Amino acid sequence: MGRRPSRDRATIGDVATEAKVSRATVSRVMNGLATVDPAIAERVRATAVALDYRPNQVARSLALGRTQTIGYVVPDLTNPSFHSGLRGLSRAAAEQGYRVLVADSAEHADEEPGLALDTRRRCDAVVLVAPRMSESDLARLLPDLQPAVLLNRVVAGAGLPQLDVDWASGIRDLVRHLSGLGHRRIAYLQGPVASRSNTARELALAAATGVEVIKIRCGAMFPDGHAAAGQVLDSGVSAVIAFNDVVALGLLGALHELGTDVPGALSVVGFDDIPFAAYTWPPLTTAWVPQEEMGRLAWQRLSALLTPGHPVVDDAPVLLRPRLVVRGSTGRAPLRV
Amino acid sequence: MGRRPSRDRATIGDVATEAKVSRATVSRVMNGLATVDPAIAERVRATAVALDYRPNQVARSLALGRTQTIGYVVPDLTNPSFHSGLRGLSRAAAEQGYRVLVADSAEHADEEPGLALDTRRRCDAVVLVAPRMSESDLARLLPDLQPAVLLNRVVAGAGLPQLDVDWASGIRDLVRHLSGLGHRRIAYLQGPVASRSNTARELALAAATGVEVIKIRCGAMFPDGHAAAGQVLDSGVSAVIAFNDVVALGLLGALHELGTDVPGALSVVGFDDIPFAAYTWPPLTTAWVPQEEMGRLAWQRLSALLTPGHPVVDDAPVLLRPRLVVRGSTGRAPLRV
DNA sequence: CCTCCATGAGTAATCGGTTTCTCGCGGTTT
DNA sequence: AAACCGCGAGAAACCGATTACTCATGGAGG
Repeated sequence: MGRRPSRDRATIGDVATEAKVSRATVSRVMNGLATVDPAIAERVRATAVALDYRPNQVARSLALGRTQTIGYVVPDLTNPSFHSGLRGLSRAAAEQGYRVLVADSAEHADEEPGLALDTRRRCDAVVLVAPRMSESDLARLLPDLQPAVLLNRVVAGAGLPQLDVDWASGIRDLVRHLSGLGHRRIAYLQGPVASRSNTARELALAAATGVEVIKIRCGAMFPDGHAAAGQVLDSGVSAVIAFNDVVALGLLGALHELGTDVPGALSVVGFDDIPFAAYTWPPLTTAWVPQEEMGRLAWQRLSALLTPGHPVVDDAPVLLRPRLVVRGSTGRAPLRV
Repeated sequence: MGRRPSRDRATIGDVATEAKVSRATVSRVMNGLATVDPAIAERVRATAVALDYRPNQVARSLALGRTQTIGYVVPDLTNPSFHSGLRGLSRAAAEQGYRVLVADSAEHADEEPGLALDTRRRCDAVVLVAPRMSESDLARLLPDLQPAVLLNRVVAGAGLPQLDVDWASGIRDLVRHLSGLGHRRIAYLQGPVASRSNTARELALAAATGVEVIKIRCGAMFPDGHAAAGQVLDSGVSAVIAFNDVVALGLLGALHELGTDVPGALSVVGFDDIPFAAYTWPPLTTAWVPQEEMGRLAWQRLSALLTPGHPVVDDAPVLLRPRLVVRGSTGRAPLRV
């Protein structure tokens, strides 16, 4: 038998007894079904107020078979690029009475499948952001996770909506911008090797013509960018494409300390356009990624999956195009020879 | 009658039938109760695996009277100072099998009570961050919200744990640092007027001796700080205390554009020590606030409230002391006259 | 005046678990 | 050999809602 968890809240039964009607009627009144005599409905409502009755959501969820909750699984909650997504998702979902349960895998990619499944069991659906999960884990996981939406990653034939950033397009824009400024040798600060989006960036860079790209192992966080400054300078490039804005800012900090002129001696670009990018010095040229929009779109897809006549799943990944944002951290390549 | 929401998952009844035992026994096995014959337990486990059975968390929550979920209610999920708190809370709670449901009021302080209550009904407890909610709304809300923890704010006699930052101490440290550098006239960029923590800062500033403080209406976001640059320069101060780091960074950006030398002509300090603060140029002197720690402590308090013999609530607010972090944005006051 | 039907409200099944209570069984203790 | 005890497992109540059925009531129509 279950025990009362906290102080005794009024249940639907209490209201029914007090108002001298059946629980069914109370339920009907609370849910606004019209088949109740106005006088009785009013009495029930008054009783509910008097007893400070609020329907138990858990019981409701069990009976209805839905929790009105969706999960958001990410590797690290403090990564700024996930915030906007969470905000977009949370606000869009809230408009239809859904809430978001967050799960942070603390960067342990191997625990992510279990975490995602556990999250899914408490929710009606899941938004999964797992840039570093292995292809095989992911393939095994996805069928058990549905309804779900995959974010920032594409898996062929997954049978679920996928929203990804068109990394290649963003990289092309950045390269075109830099090469237009006369840069011919460009360093690329690599993200985590297991990261899908890093792979996508590298592929796009490999396809770039007219510029030579020097890859430098780096990471995804401030200290990674900060630590890479020495290698960047040694490499003799005139411009740097950082894995993301956070890395770019870390690099900028180190370059300032070293007295390197940006963009005079070295141009720097990031990726994401996090809110801070516009307020650094120099302000960061970057590729804006519509993260909040992605959160909203993710909800839109989930919402469709959750409605009764769930239509055919559109397998085709949606690629959102970044937009080049030119600020002060890029300039003409310095003259050489 | 409830209907099956998605594809038919195995229930405890299916497992029981298949393994030829009662549902009670399956439940005991799944929960590791030792009172089951090892052979039977093994058979049940095997059946569970074969049927890919996973206990329905909602049903479990209803029977147990607890959801293993706590709510986190904040005004704006994209505000960086809430991220670390969320992370600390989420990770600490996860260690004990609890999850976090986030609720973002989109800065609508008047809707926060309703939002908080709704969140509470789906959770076992709530962490409330509501810097701008009116005192009366808050007083009305809190009794219905318990168990709960109040973050970043103190209410006398609320009867629940309260964790707040010792804003005054942080401000004193910053003022002492600046006055030690010879600054006598200091501008303070005010936060949102309704914000409790802004009030606390202003009180501390009013009590400061040996320096003159010029208040300038500002806000809590980048653009606010950016827009305040003109007024700051006009005021003729030699140092600025910004409401928080975000405002300070906005200001720094504007000062760069205007060619003001920081810290040569003007020293700038922020508050919070968000991760970016160390990577701006110049790196920002600020008061570090242990947000992640606060998240962890909040969980610790909630955890205590949620355990059966919930001890007496310690009403006394816990004040966490910020720590001065001196970086490059502050320097000796320029000589005048 | 009687039948038919719409309306509104109550009864009870159900969602999928947990847990109390009860009982049968086998081994000890006198 | 009778009484007792402990252990393990099933039966059934319960958590707090929703809703398919059922049924009583009363007005309309024949």
